[in-house]
Amino acid sequence: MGTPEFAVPVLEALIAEGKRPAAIKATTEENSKTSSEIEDHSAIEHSSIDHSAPEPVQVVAVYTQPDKPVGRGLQMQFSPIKQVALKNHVPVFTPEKVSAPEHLEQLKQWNADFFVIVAYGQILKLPVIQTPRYGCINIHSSLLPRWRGAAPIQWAILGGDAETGVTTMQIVPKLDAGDILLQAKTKISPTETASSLHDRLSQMGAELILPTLRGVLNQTVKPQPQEEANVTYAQKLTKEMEVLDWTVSAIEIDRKVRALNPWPGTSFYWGTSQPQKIKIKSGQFRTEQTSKAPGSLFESQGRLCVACSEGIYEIFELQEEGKRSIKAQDFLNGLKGKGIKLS
RNA sequence: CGCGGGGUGGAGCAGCCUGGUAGCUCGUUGGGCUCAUAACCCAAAGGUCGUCAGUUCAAAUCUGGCCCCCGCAA
Repeated sequence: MGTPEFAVPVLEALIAEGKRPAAIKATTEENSKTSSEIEDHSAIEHSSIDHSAPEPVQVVAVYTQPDKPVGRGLQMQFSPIKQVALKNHVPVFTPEKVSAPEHLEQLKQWNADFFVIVAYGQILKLPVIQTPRYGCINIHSSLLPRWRGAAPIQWAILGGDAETGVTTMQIVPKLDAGDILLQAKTKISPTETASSLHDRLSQMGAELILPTLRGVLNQTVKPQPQEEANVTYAQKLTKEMEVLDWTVSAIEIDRKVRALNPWPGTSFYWGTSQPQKIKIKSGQFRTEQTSKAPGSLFESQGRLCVACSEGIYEIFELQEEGKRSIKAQDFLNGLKGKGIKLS
């Protein structure tokens, strides 16, 4: 996913844990994905196994995607994970392909107990997966086996799921197919957006990582194979999905607006001579019916509405290209000012 | 030097090309109508037209610099 921000809470949680006074010889390495892959090297020497107190955790290194030009002006920018790592003085590595043979030796040198991978943006090959003593742990933002793949948060909303969550699992060569370690659930509210859900799941993932690592070490967490029969895939989102097709129900439109927020967003073209793209920032579906053709923009009691094949969709906030986001009421005022009437 | 749109009373916009009275839809305030109202009618207040400089008899409008906001793209 393009949101390395997702991995930040996890890295911060691991680093914070490492600062607790207890520890001594541990090393954790974190490795992030475009962000983060975290290798947790909580060094347990065999002798210390019996200590009931949590083993120290130390992040020994962070791997993240190479710096890329971003934003207006295409300025080079560090990934969020790299910024956090630098701030905490953790060594950062940004290989183009971490699975390339030349990096393997270095990965082994960390002598890590775990590699923790969170939305790294690179697929790990077997030799890398086998490097850490206790394996590679991944945090996936859905309740596996549902929504394996690149955009699980968005697809949970698109699919109309009542709940979703985060899953920690062991990494295997096949994408998101490893054994499940721990899961945490959360409900998806009717007004949930991918943005709000992303932030919540990110936090939940951070809370789940330490119990997972300790559980594996203590063998109190047993890996559970995924039920293949229930597997679904969350296809990567594309910007082509942004343009709305109004010949579906208002409920589906509503899900799409919430799921594709903030990226790629949802929009439609409107205007007589020169149609311009209008992005819908928020709205809500209404069950009332209308005889207007799907896609018709109209005003009803001061509300900005669009007819769908079933029901109507009311727009609360929208944004025209090159302009800032405005409320539907302001948009209507502007139209009246220009003498434009909506049928 | 990646491409592009924009900054006009409190909000959203028009006006700019073809310089010459500050406009529209709302909001606000006061009054009227009404059993009543977010509805309707009347009236009023409120703007250094982002900023600095230039051209001009005259600049929101033309020219150049700067600041800020946003879309694309990543």
